[in-house]
Amino acid sequence: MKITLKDGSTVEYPAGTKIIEITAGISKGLAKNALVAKFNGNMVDLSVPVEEDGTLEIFTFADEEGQQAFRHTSSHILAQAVLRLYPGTKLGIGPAIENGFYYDFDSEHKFTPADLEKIEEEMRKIIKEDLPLERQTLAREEAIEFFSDKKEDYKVELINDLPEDAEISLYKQGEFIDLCAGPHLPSTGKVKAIKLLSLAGAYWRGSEKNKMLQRVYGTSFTKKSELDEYIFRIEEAKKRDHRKLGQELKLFTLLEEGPGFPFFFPKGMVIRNELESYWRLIHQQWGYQEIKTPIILNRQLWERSGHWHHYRENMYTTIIDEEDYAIKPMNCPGSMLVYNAELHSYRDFPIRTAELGLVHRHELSGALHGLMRVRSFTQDDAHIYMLREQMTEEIKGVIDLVDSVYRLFGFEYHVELSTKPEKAMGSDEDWEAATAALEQALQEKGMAYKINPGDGAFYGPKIDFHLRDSIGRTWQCGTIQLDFQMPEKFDLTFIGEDGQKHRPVMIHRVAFGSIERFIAILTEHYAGAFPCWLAPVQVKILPITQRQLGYADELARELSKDGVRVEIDKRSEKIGFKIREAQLEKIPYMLVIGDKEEENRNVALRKRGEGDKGTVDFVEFKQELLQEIAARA
RNA sequence: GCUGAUGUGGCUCAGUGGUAGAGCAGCGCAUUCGUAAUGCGCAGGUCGGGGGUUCAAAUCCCCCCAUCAGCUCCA
Repeated sequence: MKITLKDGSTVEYPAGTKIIEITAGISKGLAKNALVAKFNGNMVDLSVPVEEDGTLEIFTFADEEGQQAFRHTSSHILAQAVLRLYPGTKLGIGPAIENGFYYDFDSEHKFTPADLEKIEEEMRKIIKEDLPLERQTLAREEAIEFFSDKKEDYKVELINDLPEDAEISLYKQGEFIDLCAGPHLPSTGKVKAIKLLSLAGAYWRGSEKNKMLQRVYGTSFTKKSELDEYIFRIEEAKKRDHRKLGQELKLFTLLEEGPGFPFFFPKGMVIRNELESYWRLIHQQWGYQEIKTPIILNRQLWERSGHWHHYRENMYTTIIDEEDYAIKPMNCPGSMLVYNAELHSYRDFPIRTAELGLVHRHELSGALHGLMRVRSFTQDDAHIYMLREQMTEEIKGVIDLVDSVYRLFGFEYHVELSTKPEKAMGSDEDWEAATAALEQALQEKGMAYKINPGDGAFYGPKIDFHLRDSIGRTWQCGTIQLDFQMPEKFDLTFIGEDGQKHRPVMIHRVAFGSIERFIAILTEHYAGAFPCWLAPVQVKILPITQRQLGYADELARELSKDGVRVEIDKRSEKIGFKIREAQLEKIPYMLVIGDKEEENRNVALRKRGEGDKGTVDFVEFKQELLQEIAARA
């Protein structure tokens, strides 16, 4: 029997040799670290005997596949511990997730944080028992009978939903048996460091129509040091939380008086305004025209656009002079009214109208999250009206614009293509044409993308840009939506070459997504240490004694004259204290001035992240600073 | 919206049935100081809101609101 390894080499073994034995033949170290394997494309346990020629790949904790199995086995240990401590608990599902695992339980007992410690202790016992995991397969009927006997209703439901031809496998470790496709680690003893992290409710199968189960989250590693490092990273990430930094740096606040409706402080407004002027600059460069449309528009408009029917539960409404009005949840209808306010020629196309539009959407109270999920936010919206032939070019243009924005901030992102949802307007042909245009643009750009079937907007398919933030969460920011429906609904026309009226198509798109969310992401991305061009205060002047106040004023005037945001700490505090405060405020540059500096007309410079830079010439400093700001470096 | 937890001065938190506390911030006075916290003093809270139990409620019970974690949803 011939086995081909990952590096292309082959080894010979008699049929029936177990993978773990083959692994040991390759390297003792690999056998020790091996967790699961892939044989001829199928993920398998190490204990599986090999009966035929094939390719073999061995995974350790360094591999995605190895971590998956490791966490998956961890979740079985969790379930086993819970069943030992709370007999009668029914099991939901217990998969591995990024950075850990969870298991859902249906139990009379309401788990508390204190219980987590007890469960964790039991889990350690199970690990110490080093129980081997054994796989067995059952016929569908047998499996259903088996889990029915154990009153595991959820497992029975899962089995019933498995496809006809699916092999039904069970994994057994000690007294614990669970329905599971696998693969798993050879034994529970492989899991060295484990920690339960949190407790939460979760609907069975993710549907709010179903019963809410109790979900226990945890993580596990091969070494205690890795676990400690992970916990340290979580703590670090918490320090970057934009809600915490937003308060500490006095950027914004959320008050009970307006849940989900953020208030911006002067320092937060500086960041907003800087982002907006950058936005205006690039939109001018990319050939957009800015407009502004009203926040409240009448019911007929929203009926016409379809929002009144398709988006009703998210809209705030009001009554004016006994007529129904809605506060806009999107900017497109307003934009189309602007389009329709005059006649258009095919020569005008593409027409790119942009709007920083304040929209309101009723989000579920439990979904609100700082500036990331709010009920009122400003979209950096744009609507592009064009000919069908211009679609691909325009989409590519938007992709480039969005890319240049994200690159400026050094963000990683990936794109997803969402297709026709169940609740959709328009013909299948239009949807196909629109989806094809988006795909073509992505392919011509050579971009990798994931497809989200059924996740499009009700009026058209879309490309979404997902940013990766500092904690590794992804946030949808930019989106490009292609729309054949709204131009129809609003009877948008243009005069073609033939002198006849024709129907344009339109693109809806955002780059930042929402200014509010983007500020939140930036705050976490930079951990509050904004690049100089965005920093609310760019320079803080720290006089050592009151004698230098005059010189300080002089320097401040010199800087603010050229648009630099500068503050002077005039308090009669010691210099160490002033530096400490400026440091906590994450101010990019501090100018320390004492008698010496005033006498020589220079400054002692302190740079954020670098500390004391010594004495520098003020004029030179100012020039470099202005350059840095202008470059948005 | 659902499940669970939390809510005490601007901020961080102590206080579990018997007179509301601390540190930081603020204000005043003193200090004029060389690279991450100078000292002293003063003010500041109907304990998220409403109702109830009790001689007495921040503390016990009920309802509501908000926040946090997760689910669902999403820019």
